[in-house]
Formats: sequence, structure tokens, C-alpha cells
Amino acid sequence: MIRVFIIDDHPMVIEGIKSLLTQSSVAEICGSAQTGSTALEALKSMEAEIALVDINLPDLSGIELCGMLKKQFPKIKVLGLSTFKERSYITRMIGAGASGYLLKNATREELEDAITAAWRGQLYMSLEAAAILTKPAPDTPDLPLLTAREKEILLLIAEGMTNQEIAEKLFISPLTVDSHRKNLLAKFGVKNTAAMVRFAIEFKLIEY
Amino acid sequence: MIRVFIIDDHPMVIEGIKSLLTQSSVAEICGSAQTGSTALEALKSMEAEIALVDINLPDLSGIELCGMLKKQFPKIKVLGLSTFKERSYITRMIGAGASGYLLKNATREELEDAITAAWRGQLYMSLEAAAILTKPAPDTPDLPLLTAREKEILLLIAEGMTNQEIAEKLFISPLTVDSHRKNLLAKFGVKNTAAMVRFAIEFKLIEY
DNA sequence: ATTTTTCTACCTGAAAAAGGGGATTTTGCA
DNA sequence: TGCAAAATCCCCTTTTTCAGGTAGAAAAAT
Repeated sequence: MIRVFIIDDHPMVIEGIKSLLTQSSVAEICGSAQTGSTALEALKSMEAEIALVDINLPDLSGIELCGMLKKQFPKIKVLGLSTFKERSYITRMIGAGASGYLLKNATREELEDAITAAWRGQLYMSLEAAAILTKPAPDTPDLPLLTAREKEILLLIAEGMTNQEIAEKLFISPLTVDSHRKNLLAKFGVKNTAAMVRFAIEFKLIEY
Repeated sequence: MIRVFIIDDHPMVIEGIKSLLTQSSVAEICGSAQTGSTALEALKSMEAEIALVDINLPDLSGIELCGMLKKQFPKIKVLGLSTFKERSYITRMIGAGASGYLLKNATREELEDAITAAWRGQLYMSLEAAAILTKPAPDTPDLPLLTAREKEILLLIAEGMTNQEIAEKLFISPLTVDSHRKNLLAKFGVKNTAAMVRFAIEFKLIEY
């Protein structure tokens, strides 16, 4: 029997999962907690194999908690659990090391499949969550078209180079760099470099 | 038979996949390309169901190409293919809408499993890739510990607010904001705001 | 060939940030 | 209570960026 620990701030969710798994031949509940910190403490004296982690906890986000769980209890596999169908939650949870993601409308069968897959070292994604991930991303707002030179200079700005440094690197005048910088500010509709860098990363115009 | 299009800059990889799938009862190769742009063009006049996309192409990254494929051909499921075992490639590929990720050492069976799962709308992750994702993240470099106030001010800086604006928002002196800003620069080991914002996003100290 | 876009360069001055210090008060914790 | 850390505030100077333009040459598109 795979030992499962539940972390959710809603007691009725905890009870619901317990009820679903009561007659499971696959998994048994070894404990539960309503906050991330309580869970971290409880898991120190408990042999859990799987943690079902709600994305929204009162003290920590599920994403943060997942990272902490993986670090402190590397043997435990984490499954994210949420009502949220947001692709960014899913990808961040996976990025944090989760072995899967379930929506809270999961059937007992899906729960068991997820727990079993995670326990085997597989990545489990419910059909519904997979559909969210694999559908085309929503149309991003029309992004400004940057010239090649603007892109080049944007990268260098984001590395922290001053106009003078960039000018020396590209064999142009610092005044020219300044002109490009102003064009970038105008195209992004922002008023300074901080916002420019953030915009560029947010809209994947540069990588980090 | 599931129609599969291969995109890889190495002809020997394309041939290898073709060879593996020659006697497949599941999939058939309907075409191939060595660059992203060639693939996008070819797929306009081709009924492919699955695209196997190499992460490193000469013209586009596999991640970019995945996004473009999902946008222009929403019906096509994308599977990432790489020698790279880097978690960030995997998560970014999934974030771009891929239905799975395979390493180039995959067996015919794994290839077929991936293609079938993707075709069914599931997310496929090879055992090896899943292991990379679900193992505890490598120890990040020791990140600077920020005080609560520093975090607060970092967020506002990254939104593009000036010291004066932040001071008014927090009911403190602009000089205080400046002090925190200097502390942040020192803690991050960077010399200006552009690099500060980038560092903060890169190391997930702020979100965007 | 013409038009449009991009790149380059410049001007001036104000605003903002960065550098390099310093100090006092407040807060949290043992 | 005492101590360390955090928060707050200050000084002065220099550097850098931003605002708000202008304009010509080169490259690209038509």
C-alpha cells in the first residue's frame, strides 16, 4: 500500500480524499495537514511516499511547498491538486519537481492512477490538465516588432551594461545606444529600464 | 496509422527515427525537415498529426518552434526530442505546449508510446525525463537572504516605480528607498537596476 | 527608381540612479 | 535586558538615464 499524505487547507477536501481512498487497494492515507509548515513538521516523523499538495495553502504556495518537500524529503513524490486550470500553475508545479497534477474533480480511479504512476517514477498528468497544457497558448497581445539592432541592444541592457559599454562593444556612439534605448521604452510603453527588462522577459523577448 | 513529421537538423537522426518506425504498426513518417522554417512551410500542405521536434535547430529553438506550431497548426501534437537532460528545457517545452519530451536514446517502444499518448491527448514523459523533473532541484547557489522590506521594494522597483513613487506608496523617505535599493544591488552583486531585475526574475525572487 | 524603414548621430537639461560613506531608532529574540 | 538585525534617515557627488526632440545616410522594401 502506498502511503499518502494530504495537505489541503479545507478539511472537507481531506475527508473527501480519505473517503475516496478508503477502499483503495493501492493507497492508504498516513496523515494530513492544513498548512505547509504543519506538513513539513509532521513528515519528519512519518514514512510517507506520496504527498498530495493543494496549490493554495494559507501559509505557503503549493509551488513553494513542493520545492521544500523535494529538498527535505527527496524520496517523497509530490502531486499537485487544485481547482485551478491555469497552465502557469501546472508548469510551475512541474518546474518545482512535482510528479503530477490533478484537478480536484478527479475520480478515485484518476487519483489511484496518479499515485501509482508517481510512485513508479512516472510523470502523471490528468487528461484535463494535459489538455490545458497542450492547447495553443492564448493569443498574446500584439507585441512590438523590434529591429535586429533593438533586440541586440535590449539583450545587452538586460545584462546590465551601460550605454557607454554597449557603444564600445558595438563600435557605435553612446548617443546611438541611447536612441535605441528610447525606442525600446516607447515600443514597450514603459518609462524606465526596470520595466523594460521585466517586459522583455515576461513576453519572452529575451531569456534569462 | 498516426502521421508523424520529424524536425531535426541531423539527417542521421531523421533516418534513425524513420528506421525505428519503419515497421511500426502505430505510426508512419509523413515528412521531415532540417530547420524550423522549412518545417512550418512544409506542414502547410501536409496532414501531420504529430511533430517530433529537436530542441536545437539552426534557425529556431525547439521551444520557439513548438509555440509557432501550436499556433499555426493547433491540431498537431508536439513532442520534444533532445540529448539534453536539462530540466529547464523540459519545463519550457511543456510551457510552450508540447505533449511530451523524449531523450534521443529512446527505444522504438518509447517512441511509439509517446506518439500514441500524445495522439490521445495525454502528456507523455519518458521515465528518464520524468526522473530529471521529479528529482530534487540541484542546490541553487546560495541566494541572498532578503528582508521583508527589501522584497517589498524589489517588487516595486521591478514594476518600474521610481524611488519617489515607492516612498510615497510606503510612506517613507526616498532616501530610505535608496538605501534598500543599494542593499539589493550589493546583495545581488550587480551594478544597476537592469541587472537587478533580471537577477530577481532569474532566481525566482519575483514573478512576472 | 522611389519610398519606407532602420541605423546612426546629435542637442540640451532634468530626473533618477549609483557610489560611498554615515548615523539613529526600532524590532525581534535569547 | 542586551544584542544583533532591520528599518529608517541623512550627506554629497558623480554617473547614468530619460525626455523630447532633430536630421541625414544607409539599407530594405516596393
